Amino acid sequence: MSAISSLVDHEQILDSAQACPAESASQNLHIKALLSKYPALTEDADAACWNMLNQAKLMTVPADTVLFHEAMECKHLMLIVKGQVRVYKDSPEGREVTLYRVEPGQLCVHNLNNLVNGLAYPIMAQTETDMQGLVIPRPIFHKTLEESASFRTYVLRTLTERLSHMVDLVSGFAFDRLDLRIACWLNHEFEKGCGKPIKITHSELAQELGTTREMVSRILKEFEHKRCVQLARGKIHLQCRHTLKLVSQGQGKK
Amino acid sequence: MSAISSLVDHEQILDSAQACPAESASQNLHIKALLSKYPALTEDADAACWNMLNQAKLMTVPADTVLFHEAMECKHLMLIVKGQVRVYKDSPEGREVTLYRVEPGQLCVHNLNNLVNGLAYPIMAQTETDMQGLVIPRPIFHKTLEESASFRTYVLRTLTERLSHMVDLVSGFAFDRLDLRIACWLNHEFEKGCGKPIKITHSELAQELGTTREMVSRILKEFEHKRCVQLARGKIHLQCRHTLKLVSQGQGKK
DNA sequence: CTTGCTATGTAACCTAAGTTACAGAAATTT
DNA sequence: AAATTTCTGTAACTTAGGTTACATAGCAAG
Repeated sequence: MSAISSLVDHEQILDSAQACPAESASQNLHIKALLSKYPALTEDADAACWNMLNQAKLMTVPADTVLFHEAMECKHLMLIVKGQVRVYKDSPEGREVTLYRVEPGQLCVHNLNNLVNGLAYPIMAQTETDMQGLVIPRPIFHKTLEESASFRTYVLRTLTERLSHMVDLVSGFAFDRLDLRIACWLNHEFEKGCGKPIKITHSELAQELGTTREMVSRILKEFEHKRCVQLARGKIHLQCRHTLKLVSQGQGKK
Repeated sequence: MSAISSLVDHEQILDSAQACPAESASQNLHIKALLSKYPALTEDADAACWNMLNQAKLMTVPADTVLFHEAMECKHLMLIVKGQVRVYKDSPEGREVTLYRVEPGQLCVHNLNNLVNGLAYPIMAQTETDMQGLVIPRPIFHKTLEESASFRTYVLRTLTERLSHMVDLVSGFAFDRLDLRIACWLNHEFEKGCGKPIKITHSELAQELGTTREMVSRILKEFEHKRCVQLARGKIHLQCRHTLKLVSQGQGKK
């Protein structure tokens, strides 16, 4: 079991949040700074959208907090300003798969699902780092959806993008061998971090991809033998980008 | 390979469609009849939504027509009136998984993705039966999204529902054994058809679930031995609902 | 009735993935 | 420094799923 602190009640979080009351237009600058990672949202934002953002409350959540879980209803939409949230599904046998990560510039679409359809969905979300987010109460969310074209576009885009991402996940599970999936994941991470070593343990990577620690250890060792990566405790170093790419494309199958 | 007729160009389809020009308010009745399976769309439809529906063209597509495919852009939204469309993903090795089916009352969310984000997504869609649909050109779709609250709600709902469905798919692949997935699928189909025999071949069922014909044959035979079902050429008969349910819940594992 | 096509059955085999069960290394705490 | 916890490595084994390779059955057209 990974380190999980206590489940936090949303209301409590809100009460203890550093409230930013809705105020003048100069407020926009402050909010805009917070949302610097949300160009898709703020760049063409109309008045209704700014109105919503100005009513949002900034809140801080420590790392490893469970934000919502199986069958929990959410009362707010959250725009993440700093930090990241992992959204995952767990199995009765104690395994996990990461569905996606919510980072600054994105919103949790299952949170959305909840707000739009009113039904809770058995899925988990947990902060991986200390997190700051802007909390938008449900009624304001709905009102803004009515009034703001720019917010609507943003929401629709996000939803459809996640959907495409989900299809990729499905097709990975259905068609790709585990070593390919791991190689792709590594590739992607190294790309994102410009080749910086990835900080992750084997069992975390297993939870990421819905498999077991032993499988990950085994396959990573293979990769090390092929000289794509170099392993260290809690870290994976990139050795040869090219070889890794080949492996992730199914070349050099064995 | 299943029977696939030729790929049809959308423009051509439209030209040969039985056009229903936008007209008076009496037209509403006609459209409403066509959309009887879309209560979520028509019940609370506002004027802007009706306006869109009245501009839609009714079109007919024969069975086994490829509606869109890898990297094809779509220029219209389609509301299905009669028949069904299978949306699936295929692998380089020639396997397939069904992602979902679009039936009357629903719309193809990948079609949506395309319309909203403007980018094509590598996915396939094909009519399984003769189909009738209302075609809404892209500009009208966007305009209505702006103007009609009821249409927006409908679109958002559909999207988030599909998303939940995708999570179920992922979690099935990640955690459930093939026999469970088959049992669940059968269960669901029998439920839908009130116990009527399911018309499907083993290799179609394999394409449904992203596996191979031999696996399906093997597992269905097991089920027959357990007396949940009875097999016939191209058909699966329900024998004991209770036993099937047990199997689909992972009871009677072996 | 024969030919041919499609669907199913099945055995033998192979391979990917998961499991069990440790051992030992690296970090962290006491 | 010793003790403890957290990671990693790995071998042996099991099982699920996929593959190959046929055999046979049902159906349909000529």
